[in-house]
Amino acid sequence: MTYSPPESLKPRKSPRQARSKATIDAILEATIQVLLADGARRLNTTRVAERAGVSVGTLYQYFPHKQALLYAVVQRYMNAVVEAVEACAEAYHGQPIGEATDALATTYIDAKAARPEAALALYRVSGEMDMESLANSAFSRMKAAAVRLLSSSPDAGFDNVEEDAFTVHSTVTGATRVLFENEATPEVVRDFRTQICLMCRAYLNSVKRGREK
Amino acid sequence: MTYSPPESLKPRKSPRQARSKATIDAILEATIQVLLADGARRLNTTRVAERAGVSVGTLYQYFPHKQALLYAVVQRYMNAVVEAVEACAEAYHGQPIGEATDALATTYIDAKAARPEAALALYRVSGEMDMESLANSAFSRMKAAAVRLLSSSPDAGFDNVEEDAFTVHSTVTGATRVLFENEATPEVVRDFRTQICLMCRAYLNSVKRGREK
Amino acid sequence: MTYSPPESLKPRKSPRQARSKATIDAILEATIQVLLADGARRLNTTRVAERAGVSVGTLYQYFPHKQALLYAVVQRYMNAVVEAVEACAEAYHGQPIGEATDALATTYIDAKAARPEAALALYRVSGEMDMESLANSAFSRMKAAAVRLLSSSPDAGFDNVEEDAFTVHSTVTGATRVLFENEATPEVVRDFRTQICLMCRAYLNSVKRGREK
Amino acid sequence: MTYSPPESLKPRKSPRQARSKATIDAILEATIQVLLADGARRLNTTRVAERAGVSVGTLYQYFPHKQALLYAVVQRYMNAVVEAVEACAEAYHGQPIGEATDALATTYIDAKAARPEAALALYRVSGEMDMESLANSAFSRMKAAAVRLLSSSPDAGFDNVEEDAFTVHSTVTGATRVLFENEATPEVVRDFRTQICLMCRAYLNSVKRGREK
DNA sequence: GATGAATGAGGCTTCATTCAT
DNA sequence: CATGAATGAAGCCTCATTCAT
Repeated sequence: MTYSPPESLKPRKSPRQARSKATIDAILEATIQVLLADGARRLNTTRVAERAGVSVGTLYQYFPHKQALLYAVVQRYMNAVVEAVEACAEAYHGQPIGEATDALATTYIDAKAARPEAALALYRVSGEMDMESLANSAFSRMKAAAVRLLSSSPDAGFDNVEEDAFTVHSTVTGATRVLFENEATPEVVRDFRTQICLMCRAYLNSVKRGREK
Repeated sequence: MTYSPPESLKPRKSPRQARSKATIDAILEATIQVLLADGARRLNTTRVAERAGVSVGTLYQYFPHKQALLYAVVQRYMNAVVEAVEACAEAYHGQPIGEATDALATTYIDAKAARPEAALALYRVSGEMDMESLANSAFSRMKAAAVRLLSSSPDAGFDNVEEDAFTVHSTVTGATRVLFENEATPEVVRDFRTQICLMCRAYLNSVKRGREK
Repeated sequence: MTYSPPESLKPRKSPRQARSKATIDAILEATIQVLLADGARRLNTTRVAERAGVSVGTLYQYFPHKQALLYAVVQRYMNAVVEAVEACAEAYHGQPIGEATDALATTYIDAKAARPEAALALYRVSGEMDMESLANSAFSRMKAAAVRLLSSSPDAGFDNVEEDAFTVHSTVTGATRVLFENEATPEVVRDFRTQICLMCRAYLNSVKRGREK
Repeated sequence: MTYSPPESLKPRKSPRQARSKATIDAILEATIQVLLADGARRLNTTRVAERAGVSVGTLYQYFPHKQALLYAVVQRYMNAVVEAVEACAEAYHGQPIGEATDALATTYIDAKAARPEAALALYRVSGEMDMESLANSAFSRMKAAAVRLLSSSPDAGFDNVEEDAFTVHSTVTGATRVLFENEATPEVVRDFRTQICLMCRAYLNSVKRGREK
């Protein structure tokens, strides 16, 4: 994500040696594990370090404080999702609106489904105030991508692309959240994907038809 | 809510006297205030008591521990929302599917919009593990209400009401969450409501049409 | 001391009950004890609390952090010394310079000698940056008192009272510090007092004579 | 300084090579810098190493632990001062008491004034217990030099040289400390020097006269 | 020798909870 | 019943020191 985090939340040092990189990965991964196993309230730096197989001191070499760690975890994850969505928007630029929307929703849901436990884990910390800026930034970028995509569609022409993109995007992300918070099985996810696509298409058609009248 | 909470989460004593009732209300309200002003991480019993204008000791007269307090806050709030939705489902039983769905979505959104800050505040604690059961219970009850309503509709007849109800309900609740987390203005909420209704109708029509083929 | 400390260094709450007052006194006293027994480097809040016979939590009820505690200890002590000196300056206002100076120096030295171990203990923390403002404030007030006293003397008339007051005051306080850091016995203190008075008188006479030429 | 430090505080290896010498100098200098910039409480080996442009590992090649580092810094500095004072005492051996005392005080003050920031920095660590032995040793040596000097003076003949030397020396060192802790400007230092000399002379004359009676 | 990543004991501080008044 | 002082376990974070590279 290009969005630059507040100074205080930045990681402490960049990994110069390969060892460091591995350590950082282990710590980030451990954070997710602990989040899943113990919940947000029981997440503490000692436990994370333990699970990562390093000492607390090491953790603090890379993250100036707990919040920065959580921030990094969420950022890394969201970044992957946002980038997938942006790439998709790019790829489907100018395509018919139906296909485009399906692709966008599918991309988003699949990006989350790639690691359903991670999705769940991260929803658990998203309540932290410091995460709000991150979530907002991610949301904005994805909505912007949606706007670009919808605008580029040949068969479109919306009265209010911004608003419709917001509605569609809220719907997709919001419903997906509910889905993963309920620990959906792969099959449920599959069906859900189909239905969300259907819903978005139906909505956009409705909007269009409304305009045509 | 009929759902019976684990023994340990029940409030300590029933408010038999008016004074108790007022104190409890003050405490619950203060919890929301603190949540909004300081975030979930800085929410502590002392601060809540202070804000409520009582001593910590008094707080502990009514709630055996912090979790019980949070539980009560969330429960009371969710209960109101769920009951509104259930009443709506009851009221629209047997009505045409379009009107019914509109009513359900509108009821839900308006219930949340009654106190948008409260909605935001409670989303902030929802990450706590202990709230999950509550959220799940509320979700189930509302979904059940939706199922009943959809099933009763004369012009319906779904292949899979359960699934469709889940999709619609996830969509409404999920998108609404996104909305309030973005601290929407009343106007935005109004437009959003219209669009969500449109979306649900479009989706259900799609589903029906799909079946008719 | 009227000097108002930076917000962050203020004690947390004022004692409303008698119990609190006793607790605070015990903590402040314990701080001096620990300082003497273990030195500044080994002074930690746990040890202080232990020695005071209270829990750490209690300590933090009254002092927001370690620095505030140290600040309070030093402040209370310095205040006593400064007030004694100011009272003395007041009492000897207009008296012959020799008596006045003797009184001032004696007052200062005796104020320190009242609790020689406390004097030593506090010199040990005075290096902390946060104490500098306190020390400066105390120094200023005492120098000002010295200036007032010297100026009021009938047989005086200095070219540069400010400067002479500074020199005399630096000398008295500085030499006294050296004295107590060397853990002087009462007899040594007595002799020292005599000699410092002699020195100040001699110096001020010198200065006067210099001017008369 | 001839005083032999406790085994554990000795630097780890003798600087046989020029490079080592340079490194050690850089580290010692960096210590002073950090002390001035961040205060004693924030002085840590990493920061010192960083400022010195070496790694922590290297720092530990030369100093077995932090205390040894601090010890070395203070020792080197004090040694310079003490040696200057001793040399002065030697040079003025047998000279008239006035000149001798002036020279001694001037030498001491100038030695400190050579690096006023260093003087300030070192006063900041002097609270550490481990420095006390060093300070005491320096004090003793300088007082001894003063005793020798005063005793050698042809026009002297004190009842109690030891005591008078102590008083004079306490005064000079103590007042000088106050001076540099107040971050005096060069001009202030100059005036101060004059006045301190005046004071010492006046005092010693007094003492003599007292005896003559 | 030099480096800097890793360690973990130890210090600081918070806050849920109790209980004497 | 209400109060709020006291408790202490538990979490956060720092930093002296070591050691593999």
